[in-house]
Amino acid sequence: MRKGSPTSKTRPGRSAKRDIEAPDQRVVRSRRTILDATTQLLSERGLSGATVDEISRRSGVAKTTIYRHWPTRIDLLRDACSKLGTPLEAPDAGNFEGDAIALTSKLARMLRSAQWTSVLPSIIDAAEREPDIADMYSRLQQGYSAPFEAIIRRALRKGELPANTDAATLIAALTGPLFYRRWFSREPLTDAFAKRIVRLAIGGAVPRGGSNHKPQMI
Amino acid sequence: MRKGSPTSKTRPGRSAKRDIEAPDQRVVRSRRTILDATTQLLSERGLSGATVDEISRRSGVAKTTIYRHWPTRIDLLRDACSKLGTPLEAPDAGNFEGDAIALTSKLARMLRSAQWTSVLPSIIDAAEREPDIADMYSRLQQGYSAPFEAIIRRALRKGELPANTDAATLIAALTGPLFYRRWFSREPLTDAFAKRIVRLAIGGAVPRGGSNHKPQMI
DNA sequence: ACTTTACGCTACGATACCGTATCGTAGCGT
DNA sequence: ACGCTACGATACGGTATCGTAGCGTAAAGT
Repeated sequence: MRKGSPTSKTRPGRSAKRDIEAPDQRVVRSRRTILDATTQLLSERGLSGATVDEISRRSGVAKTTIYRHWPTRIDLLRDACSKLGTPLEAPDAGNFEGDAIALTSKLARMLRSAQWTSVLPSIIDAAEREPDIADMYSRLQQGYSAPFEAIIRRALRKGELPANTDAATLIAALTGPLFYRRWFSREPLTDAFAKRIVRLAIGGAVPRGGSNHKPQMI
Repeated sequence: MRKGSPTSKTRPGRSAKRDIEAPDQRVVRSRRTILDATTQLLSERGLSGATVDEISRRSGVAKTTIYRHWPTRIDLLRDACSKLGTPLEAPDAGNFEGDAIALTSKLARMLRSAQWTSVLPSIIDAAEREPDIADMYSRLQQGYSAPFEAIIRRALRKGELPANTDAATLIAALTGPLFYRRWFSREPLTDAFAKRIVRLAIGGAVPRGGSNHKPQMI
């Protein structure tokens, strides 16, 4: 009952430093295949739908092999989730509005067409109750808010934004409506919408002098 | 195997119109108890955690009785979810900014302290894949965006907003950041934050004349 | 009082899923 | 060529959950 158990307790790829320099091809292939099938299944059915048996079926990798690589289903899912998506790069359009439009458009495109985003509600639901999922998610989220922080910091340096601007609030104003649109209001998430949001957050919809003035186009 | 099955096929409260005028007290008590336990459990554990056995345990109502009232677990959950929360009322502060601040503050308070809101990610996750859950949710969502539509329409009538304002976009700009803050960035959702969002959406953070001007306080 | 209706309880059958045991086989390094 | 390591297949044990059957009992309605 200890470590000598033949099946699951001897984990592959854990013998010498050779495993790092010239890893066993069988191991890397198994891990990659399993992780690919897992992320695909996650996208289709969410966390609760990502079953070890189903992952085994799709990947063609035996269930026992899966458990040789990850001690538990949750560990596999955490691992797969932490590798989700590709980070956004901070654009440089020359001014803040251009940067913001470019970045929110990219985010909008990602939210509406990258399949993996459909697992997010499931993760967020789990994060509501399980702290380690919350940790994993916050690192993920960090990655997607970082470029926004970057363009805001640059705009602050250049004086394009008031010095007392709260970055977190501005990020929420820029990106929040996109997430909202995708999942809460479930309306079409177009580039035009993203642009309108940026204009609203930056410029405002109301003429500066108050009411009853000629409205400015947005 | 037909309708004559003694247990679950004879649904309580379905005999005469007497059931509507003077309903059997046992029936109303059971339904209420079950629904209460269900919503409480939903808040704590989400859709997948709301188990019929656990609902039975908490409510003290026998599992068979539950199935006498709802043909299936999903029907019970849909029913409970569709009754979630209490609608927001549209305020009347005299001007749009006041209305918007009052309403977003109310929404922020709800999102951070009403227990039932913690079931939303779970619902949204299910809505991603199951159309009937999506329908149920959209009716729910409708209820919470309606007062925003009301104050926007009023502001449009009074000329406080440009005539070409897109209500859906403005609603997204006002409420999206709150939802975002609650679930996606997981930062504190204060009234002050709500107020800053309203100021951003309405007034804008950037001085009208462009960059390098004296920033206006927000 | 008598009937109808609703409820409680226990016990099931049927799945689905997790994680492990066991044994045989194939690939990899040396 | 030989041993070590990883993989595949099958079969389990254990648990959770859905939904139903079959009873007896209590509370309404008349």
